[in-house]
Amino acid sequence: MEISKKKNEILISVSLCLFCYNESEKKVLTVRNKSLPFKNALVLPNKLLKYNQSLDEVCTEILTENIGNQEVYIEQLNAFGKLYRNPIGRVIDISFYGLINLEKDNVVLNHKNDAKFKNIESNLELAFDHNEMIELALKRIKRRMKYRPLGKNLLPNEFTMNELEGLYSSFLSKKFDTRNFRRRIFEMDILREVKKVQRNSRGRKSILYEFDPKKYENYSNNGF
Amino acid sequence: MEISKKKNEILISVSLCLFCYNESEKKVLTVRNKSLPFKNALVLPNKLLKYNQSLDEVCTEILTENIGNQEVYIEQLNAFGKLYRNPIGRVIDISFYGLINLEKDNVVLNHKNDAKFKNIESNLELAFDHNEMIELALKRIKRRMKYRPLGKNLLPNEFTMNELEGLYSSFLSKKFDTRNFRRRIFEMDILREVKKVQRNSRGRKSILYEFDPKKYENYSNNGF
DNA sequence: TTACTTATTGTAATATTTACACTAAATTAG
DNA sequence: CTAATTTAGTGTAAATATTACAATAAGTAA
Repeated sequence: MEISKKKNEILISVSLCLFCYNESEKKVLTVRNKSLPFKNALVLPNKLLKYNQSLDEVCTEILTENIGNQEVYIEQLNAFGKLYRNPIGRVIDISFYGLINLEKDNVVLNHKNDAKFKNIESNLELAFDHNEMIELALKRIKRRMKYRPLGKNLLPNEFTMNELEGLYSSFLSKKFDTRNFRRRIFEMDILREVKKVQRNSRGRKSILYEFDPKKYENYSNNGF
Repeated sequence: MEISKKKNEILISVSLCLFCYNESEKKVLTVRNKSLPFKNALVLPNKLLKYNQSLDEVCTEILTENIGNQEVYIEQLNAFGKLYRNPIGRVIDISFYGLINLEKDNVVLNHKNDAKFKNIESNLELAFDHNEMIELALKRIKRRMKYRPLGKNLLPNEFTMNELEGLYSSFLSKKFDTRNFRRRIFEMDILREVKKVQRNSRGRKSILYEFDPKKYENYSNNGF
């Protein structure tokens, strides 16, 4: 991020909290910051907004640049505008969050930016106010999950009920009763059995499900 | 709002959806736009952000300028950044919403700006994307009401149960069953009887309540 | 004192949420 | 090949929350 030398020009940056759920852990995309301030610090991927660019377009750029795919579910999070959040100039950040699945979405991490998905629990320390952003994004997701379905963007196309439960459990930081969880999901009627079964190294085979796109969409737009 | 002549400078404006609840109606503060574009059109109060100004500070300015009081409950709403939302220059708007009570908060409307609270239902037509802002703000408030208490900012310090029900009814666009409504409110235990009774021209006297500040605060921060 | 207005109150039916533990189906080690 | 182990899958009863519903209390005005 290059801070303009024009005096008294407020700049706008866009930052992205991109989450995935992988190996039963929730992770967020971080990159190595390439310019001042906080050069080389760990940060959320971000870019300055250009004059002729919409907010969505910057998001697309950020995505393309860091994971090689721009077709990602994102939502606006918040504007962060504290006076000295960027110590060498006035930069208002408009943050977004996104949800992604590493395989389904063909993620190719940009090694030049040191782009990596990092476990969120593991005392992640980011520069700027980027920790705040993650915290707020997780809160939002948590709240959203209570009245809209979640999973389509984070899980592979086909998944087991246990995987879905694990995802909910992880993002809501709460253990579910398996039977009650399944009942609730089934009652929504958003899953279709893919009929095939899968094995998980050993133990009983599990049923693979996929989301019914129309029903999922409907709940996603209108809530439960 | 003066659009800078410096080419390619993105400007930031802050707009405020300030709501009140008066005469059993929800209303929003509008002003007459003083500069291009949309000169003289009806708009939400708004200002350009200055280099050394925090977002909160612009909000304070907007409030002071239009209602003569800055001590108002506000929340950030959204960043509106469509390319041509302002036809004569690139302006990103960071919008806020606020809730106020006309008497309690000593509102003095600035006549120079033609500041007025207008009924929301009455086909209000605002310039820019300001109608969108109001719509989004009302949606947010509606959602928030479901897990946080509402009323302290909109009602006078002392109010009847009917007034509280009317407020909820108005903002949630839904009639309540009086008995169920009262039960739910009492179960939260956020009201204190002010003991005094009031008359409403005729009919039985009603009990005046006030919010228990600590309990209200607690629910307001942590939800039900 | 009667007619009218407004505020207040309780109970039963229904729906939702929670708590709780065993059986089924597969693998692996002896 | 059989017993032990692992993982997936399933039902019911109790508790709680939500909804539906109408009469009484307390005041005013004629």
